[in-house]
Amino acid sequence: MKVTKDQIVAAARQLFREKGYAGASMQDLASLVGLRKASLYMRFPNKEALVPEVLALTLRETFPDAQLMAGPWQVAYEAAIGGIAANLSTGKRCVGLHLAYGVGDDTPVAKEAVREFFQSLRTFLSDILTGGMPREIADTVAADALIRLEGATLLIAVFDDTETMQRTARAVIKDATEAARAAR
Amino acid sequence: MKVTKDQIVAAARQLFREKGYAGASMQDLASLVGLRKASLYMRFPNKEALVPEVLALTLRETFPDAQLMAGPWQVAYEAAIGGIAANLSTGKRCVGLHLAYGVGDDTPVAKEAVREFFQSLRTFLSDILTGGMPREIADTVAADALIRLEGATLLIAVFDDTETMQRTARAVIKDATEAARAAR
DNA sequence: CATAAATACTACCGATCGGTCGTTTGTAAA
DNA sequence: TTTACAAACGACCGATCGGTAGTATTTATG
Repeated sequence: MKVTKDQIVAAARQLFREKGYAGASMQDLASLVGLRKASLYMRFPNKEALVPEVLALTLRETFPDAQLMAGPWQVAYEAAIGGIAANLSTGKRCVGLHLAYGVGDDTPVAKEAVREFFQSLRTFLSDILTGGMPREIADTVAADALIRLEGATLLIAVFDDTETMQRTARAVIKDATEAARAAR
Repeated sequence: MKVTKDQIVAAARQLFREKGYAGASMQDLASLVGLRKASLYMRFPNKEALVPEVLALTLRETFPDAQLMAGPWQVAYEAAIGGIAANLSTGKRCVGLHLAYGVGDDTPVAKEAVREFFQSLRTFLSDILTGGMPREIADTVAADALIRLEGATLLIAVFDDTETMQRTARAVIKDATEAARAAR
């Protein structure tokens, strides 16, 4: 087993990120990992099965240690936002967003995986924020942070503008501290 | 000529919005407008040529009258943001964002059209904001507004959450007024 | 080294992709 | 009614799509 499953999933993520679900072909993936197309079906029953794996890997990488939530919420939140922003900046796009836009009702497994992915992101951020504000406010602050970071990938994709992502990361952190102060 | 060019472009926009550039086929488009695939090539030289037309139509629809910029900038800005938010809410997704993520270097005409589309949106918003703040600040406020509205489409696509879009529209308008007050 | 199980391979399937061909049809001017 | 032109058509092209069948090759185990 020269090529590991994680290598294939990581390559699939790159393709989904750059070309979307429909635009990325199994042949592309095979070439990228140095295998033949048929060999991919040893590890994955079909193309759609790649999506949950890709998103699970991304989630795992984005939050390397959930231990961070032990400390003060401000530190945890700053680390979480920074992690997401860094991930989006290095990848230049968000796989989740590309898949969210790209998968339809004909791929229900993929669609559900996308839901779970963003639901996880939301609740992860919201859980941190509850350390400094009531749940209801935390939910909206988390959602706002998420969509701003995701939206910032647009300017990276179109104008190669990475500055806005950094500014956005700082802005959402500031918003959180202000929301906490207002809720106190 | 029973089917007008604008009808085809509008149908193409719907397909690009829902399925992306790679996911939307000329056969889909033909079926949607009630023509045969070959007939589409009477009006458009190839698939890529649809992209500039789609984005131009969207831009035209988003800002029906540039006359709005004549009045006070707050009114114009609120109308502009409201127009964008309404457009994104009814379409459930942003064609521009889907295309920005979807088109690659193999379709340079489409890629350039996407650039121009978002550049137009940016400068349009920024131009309005210069009525109440210096250009430099207006640019960042406009960019921030744009990415927040675009990012809000994610929650519509994934969770069918239209509430966040409305909240975001109000938030970016408030941000603009505060930026103007701070710059005064 | 022999053997059995993974793993990767070649070759192929029907379907669909973007796009082109020559032909038929609708329509408006003469 | 004839003529002429654009619009729509059916049929087809090579390429690629996701996926499968059967075979060769590697790898771990005895």
